[in-house]
Amino acid sequence: MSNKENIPKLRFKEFSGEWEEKATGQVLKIGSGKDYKHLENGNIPVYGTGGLMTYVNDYLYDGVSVCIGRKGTIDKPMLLSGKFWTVDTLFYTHSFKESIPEFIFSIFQKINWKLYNEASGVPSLSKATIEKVKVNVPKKQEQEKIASFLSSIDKKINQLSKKDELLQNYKKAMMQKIFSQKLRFKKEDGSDYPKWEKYELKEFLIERVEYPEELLPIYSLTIEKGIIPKSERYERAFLVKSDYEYKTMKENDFAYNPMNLRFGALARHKEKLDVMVSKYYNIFYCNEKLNSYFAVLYFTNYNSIQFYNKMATGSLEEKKRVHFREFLKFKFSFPTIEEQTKIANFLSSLDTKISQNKKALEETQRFKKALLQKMFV
DNA sequence: GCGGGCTCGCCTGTCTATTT
DNA sequence: AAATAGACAGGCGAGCCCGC
Repeated sequence: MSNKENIPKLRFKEFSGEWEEKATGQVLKIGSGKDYKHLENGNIPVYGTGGLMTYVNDYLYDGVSVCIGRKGTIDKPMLLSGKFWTVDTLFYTHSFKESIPEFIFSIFQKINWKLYNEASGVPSLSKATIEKVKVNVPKKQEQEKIASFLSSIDKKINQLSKKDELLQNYKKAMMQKIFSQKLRFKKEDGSDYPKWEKYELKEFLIERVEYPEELLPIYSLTIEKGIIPKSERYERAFLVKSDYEYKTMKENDFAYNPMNLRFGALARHKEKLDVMVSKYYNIFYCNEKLNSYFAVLYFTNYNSIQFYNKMATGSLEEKKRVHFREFLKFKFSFPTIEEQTKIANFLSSLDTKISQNKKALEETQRFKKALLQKMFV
C-alpha cells in the first residue's frame, strides 16, 4: 500500500521527490535498423544484435543511442554514440524527451526483456511493445548524476574486459608460437631442449573402453565449455537410448566426438568424479610421456583442427569424421616431457591470470547489478 | 517503415545398415 | 563382433526478404 512512493532505495542526498512513471514511448523514439548490403565500405560501424559487424560509408543515426535487439538476442541492450548503422534486427533510439540515453541505457539493462517476448520461436520484440514498457524516471539532473556515477563503473568493467581480451589474445598468440616452435623454452641452465620429434599419437594415448557398472552422472562434450553435465545442455533426461550405451570417463581422460573433431570437439575431464558419456565419443588418456594439460591445448589448437579437417573421411562434407584408429596414426611433433611440462606451466600460469581477471570482472558486474537494483525504482 | 515468416549456418549429436 | 559409412535429428540465433 505504502509503496506508492516512487523513490529508489539508494539515492544521492541532494535529490528528493518522487520519480515519475512513464511509458518508454513517452521519453524516446525508436528507429528501425535497415539492410546495409547496398552500401559501400567506409568507416561507419554497422552493428547487429551480436555487436560490431562491419564498416560502411553511410550512417543511420549520429548521436548517443540505446540499441536493443528486435530478434534473437533481445536482452542485451547496447549504448552507441557517434555515427553508426544498425542491421534490421537491431532497433536504435533517438529524440529523447526529458531523459538522457545513458540513463535509459541503465534502465534497459535492468529490464527483463524476455518477459516481453511475443514470439513462440525465436525471441522477438516489436516497437509497440517496447514503447509500452513502463519506466520510472527522475528529473534530468538526477539522471545525469546517476548516469555519470554508473559510467565510472562501466569504465572499470570495460577496462577489465579489455584486459581479458588482451590476455586471451596473448595466450592464443603464444600458443601459436609455441606449437609452431617459433618460440622455444630453454632449460634452467640455459641450454636448449632437444628437437621436437614426430610421433604417431598411439605412442602416447591409451584408449579407455569401460562401461559403467552402475549409473554415473551423465556428462556431455561441448566445444565451448568442455566436458559438462548433460543437464546443462539438454532438457531430456537421457543422452543415448539405452543405459548400455554409455562409456565411463575418469579424471584426466580425454573425449572427442568423431563427427565434430574437425570443429575442435575435444576436451579433458578435469573433475575427480567418474562420469559417463555417450558411447559414440572416443575416450582416451595420456601415458607418462605426454602431459595432459599440454596435450589438450595442442590437440585443439588451430593447426591441429586444420589437420583434422584435411584428414576427416566421408563422402559428403557434413558426414566427415575422424575415426579413432586414424587419429592414433596421426603424426605430430612433440617435445620431451620436460619441455611439455614447462610449456604447460607457462600456459597454466596465463590461465590463472585470465581467471583472476575474470573474477574481478564478474565481481564488478555483480556490484553494478546490485547498484542497479537499489538506485532505480 | 514495420512485423513476421523463411532459411541458413552452426553446433551437437544419435541411430542403423553395411563391411571387415 | 567391431569398425565404418551413411542417414537422420533438432535447437537456436540472426540475417534475408517479402507483404502490408
